[in-house]
Amino acid sequence: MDAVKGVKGKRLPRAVREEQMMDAAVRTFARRGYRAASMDEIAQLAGVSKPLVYLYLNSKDQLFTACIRREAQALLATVQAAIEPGLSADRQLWAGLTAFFDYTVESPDGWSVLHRQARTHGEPFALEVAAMRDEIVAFVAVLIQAAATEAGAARPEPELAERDMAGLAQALVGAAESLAGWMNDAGTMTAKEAAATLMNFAWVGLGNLLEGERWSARGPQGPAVVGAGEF
Amino acid sequence: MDAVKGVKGKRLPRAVREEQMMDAAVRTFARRGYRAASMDEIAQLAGVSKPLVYLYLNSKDQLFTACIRREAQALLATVQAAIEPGLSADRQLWAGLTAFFDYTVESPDGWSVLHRQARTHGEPFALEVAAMRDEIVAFVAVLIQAAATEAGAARPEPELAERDMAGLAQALVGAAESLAGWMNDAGTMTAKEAAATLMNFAWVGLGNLLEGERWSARGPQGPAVVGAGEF
Amino acid sequence: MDAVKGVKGKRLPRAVREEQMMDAAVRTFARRGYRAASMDEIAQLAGVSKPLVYLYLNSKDQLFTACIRREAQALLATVQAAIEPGLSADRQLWAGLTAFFDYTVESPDGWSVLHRQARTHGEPFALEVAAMRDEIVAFVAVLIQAAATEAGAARPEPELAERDMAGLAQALVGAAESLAGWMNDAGTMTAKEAAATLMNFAWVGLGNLLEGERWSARGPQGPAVVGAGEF
Amino acid sequence: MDAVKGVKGKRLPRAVREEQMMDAAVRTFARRGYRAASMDEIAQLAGVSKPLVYLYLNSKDQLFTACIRREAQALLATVQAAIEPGLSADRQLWAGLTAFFDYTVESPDGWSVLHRQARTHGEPFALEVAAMRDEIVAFVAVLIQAAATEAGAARPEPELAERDMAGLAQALVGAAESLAGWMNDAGTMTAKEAAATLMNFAWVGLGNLLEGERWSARGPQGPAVVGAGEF
DNA sequence: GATGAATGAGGCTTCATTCAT
DNA sequence: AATGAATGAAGCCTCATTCAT
Repeated sequence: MDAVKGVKGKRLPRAVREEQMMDAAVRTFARRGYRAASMDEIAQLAGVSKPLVYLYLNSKDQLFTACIRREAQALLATVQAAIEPGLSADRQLWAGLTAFFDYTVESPDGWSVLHRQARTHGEPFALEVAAMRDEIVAFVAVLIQAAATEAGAARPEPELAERDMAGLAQALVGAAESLAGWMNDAGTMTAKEAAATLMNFAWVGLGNLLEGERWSARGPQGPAVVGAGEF
Repeated sequence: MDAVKGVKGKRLPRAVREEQMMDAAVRTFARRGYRAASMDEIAQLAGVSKPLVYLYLNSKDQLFTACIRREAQALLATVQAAIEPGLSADRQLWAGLTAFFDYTVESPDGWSVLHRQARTHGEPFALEVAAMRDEIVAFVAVLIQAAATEAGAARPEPELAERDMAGLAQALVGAAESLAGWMNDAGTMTAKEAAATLMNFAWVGLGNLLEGERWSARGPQGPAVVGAGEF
Repeated sequence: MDAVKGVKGKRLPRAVREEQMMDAAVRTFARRGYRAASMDEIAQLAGVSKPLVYLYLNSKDQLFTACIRREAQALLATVQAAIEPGLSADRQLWAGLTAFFDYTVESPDGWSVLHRQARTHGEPFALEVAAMRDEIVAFVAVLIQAAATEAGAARPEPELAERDMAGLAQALVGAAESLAGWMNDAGTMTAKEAAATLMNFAWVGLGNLLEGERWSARGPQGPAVVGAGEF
Repeated sequence: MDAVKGVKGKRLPRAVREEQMMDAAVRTFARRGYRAASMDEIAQLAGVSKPLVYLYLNSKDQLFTACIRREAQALLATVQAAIEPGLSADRQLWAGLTAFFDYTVESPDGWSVLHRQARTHGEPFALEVAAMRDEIVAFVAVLIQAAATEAGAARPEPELAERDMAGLAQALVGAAESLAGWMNDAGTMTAKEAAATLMNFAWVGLGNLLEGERWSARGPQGPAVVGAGEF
């Protein structure tokens, strides 16, 4: 007869309890929003008493912040793990996008906390998540820069200012966020399909896309034609 | 923190008071979020007593819904007014984007209510704004379709499925939303610059962009090269 | 084209307006209770604006009091009109009971205000209606006294103290009130049947009733046997 | 106006606190009526903070309902405990009436909640208490039925329809309620005197009462003459 | 390590009542 | 004779947070 997880009142190490609480908190914040989520509901969902939540996480604010940090870390880690530095810029982007969409599929509550809740409930939280987002945007900008350099080797007159790079990166990240929401809400696409759609959109551009050009994970010089459903 | 308009205690016709209240509400909801905004604060900002707010707008829920509807209407009207049906698809898109970015600049609180608050505070509100966003997305999809048809006259092998169109439209709208946020928060761009950045991104694609291609408001056969700062 | 009653804003003499307001008030108080009834609802039901209600009836308290007085007066008048002083005590009681049950059938809202609402919402109102009820109880006691005197002529040893008379009268009135409620709520009896049931109960007594005795409007020496349905 | 029991701030087990709250609630509802009673006043009278009342009893509605149920249970239990099934119908009635009047004397607030407040503040509450009252009325009807059977042994022509029984029971219960109110308000009678008055009234009938007949707890064949003050 | 008991503060909503025309 | 505009006061309810064990 061993300790069964979930038995009320069972003494568990602090780390385990904290994890349970954060899980409950992320889920509750995602579904209700920061203000509407009550500490009561979170404690109940975590299977502990309210004072214990306060003992470990101090306050609702700090609990929310902890959730944001944990999920931001998880998202960043997922994306970074997917990228192999040696690859070409577009291949790195492809890998990162796929990882990102995967994260939103596998951790919808975490994604909701980061994308929706943290950004709508006051500066302290918004700044927390903005930092992470900026990190991603900056990385995308670097990728674009890298691609420009790669292209520049062949024909050296790009002239894309810093600010343009930043704008393009913002656009690309926003497109990804929007597609992620659509994909998860409407259920019309898999993560890979979303990534493919976005690569085509971003890399080739609508104008050229309509002319028959396609981006392919196998490289621009490959067999080329790739619909959203093929990779 | 003070009454926006009108001497306290002055009797005004209902329509005027309602407008004042909605203005105050949009501003408060945008800054605090739905839950954190208090009816007290809204009433005070509108320069009236709380009961009057209830007399005219019934409840916090209905007040928020009214705000969403008013702002959604305003955004839609702005965008639709900017589009001239006779133009080519890319010119229509350009016009619509410019109008959209203009709206976000001129009515940042309204945009915050639509983009951030309404989508994070429960189904009834989210659905309200989702309907409007879907309308826009659908219109963008139609534009892409039209562009495909235009292109198809020259080279008849369209091959973009409905779903791909929808996905591209979602991506484009998301990119615009993201750029709007960045533009307003960081103050790095004007509405026109944002629209130009996005047209380049979307129409030409990163890959070709880096090869020196550019989209131009004067049409694809024009002098062509247009940085984000020129039109 | 004459003045049509109910046309909004039509100028009517004060007496008419007051009657409309009191009608609306009685109905609203009966259905909602004193506290739950709102002046708004009453004014709307009366087809006038709230300030007019205040102009004519001063306050919610006074309006309620006015309702109580009007209905108490109506009930008393109805009962008193039914009684012919020359009759024997039991015949007078029969007439009064019939009139009382009729009133509760024809003016259920008035009866509710008197019997339920006025007695449950604080002393000032309760006293108002208690005065009327006491008047009725006292009259019933007089009838019993009269009957005792009639009986005493034959066999002079009644010995019913004042207090006993009063208690019996209270019991009789309470029985009538209870029957009235049952009759109106369950719809199982007409006013006449209720009166007959009560006369049998009160005059003959359960014990003797079960032995076959009956009271009859035609007098105790009549054919005697009268079920609740016959008179 | 002060805490009834317990030092303020003392931690007590839930069951005890709930009892205190219900006591305070019954008292407040009885004196003020459902609507006019404020949760603030109830909490203060119970010597606790308002949130604790909500934590334990959920809402004003549910608190009122709980009060009604508790008092209805108490009344029913008191009456049922007083009745010995083996006795004759009239003796059972006598016992039940005495117990009923005792309850109204000892728990005037409870009686007020049941008889006045619960029946005047909307269906949900009225139905709650109507169920209990109907139970009592039905029991009284059974007693009358039993008495009829007893009487029928001697002279077999019952002839009292179901509906007549029900009407008589309603009348009897109403008479008891009215006497209870008079007894408690005017203070002119004890519970036993009220019960005796009612037994005479109900069992013997006014007509016969005035002829000198009396009901007696010692049985119909006993020395018989019993005034309201003797037993 | 863990919890039952308890509350101060604040938000939504309603209502009787008045003012100015 | 009549009303549209407006509010002070008060009530129900919830919640983050703490205390004592």
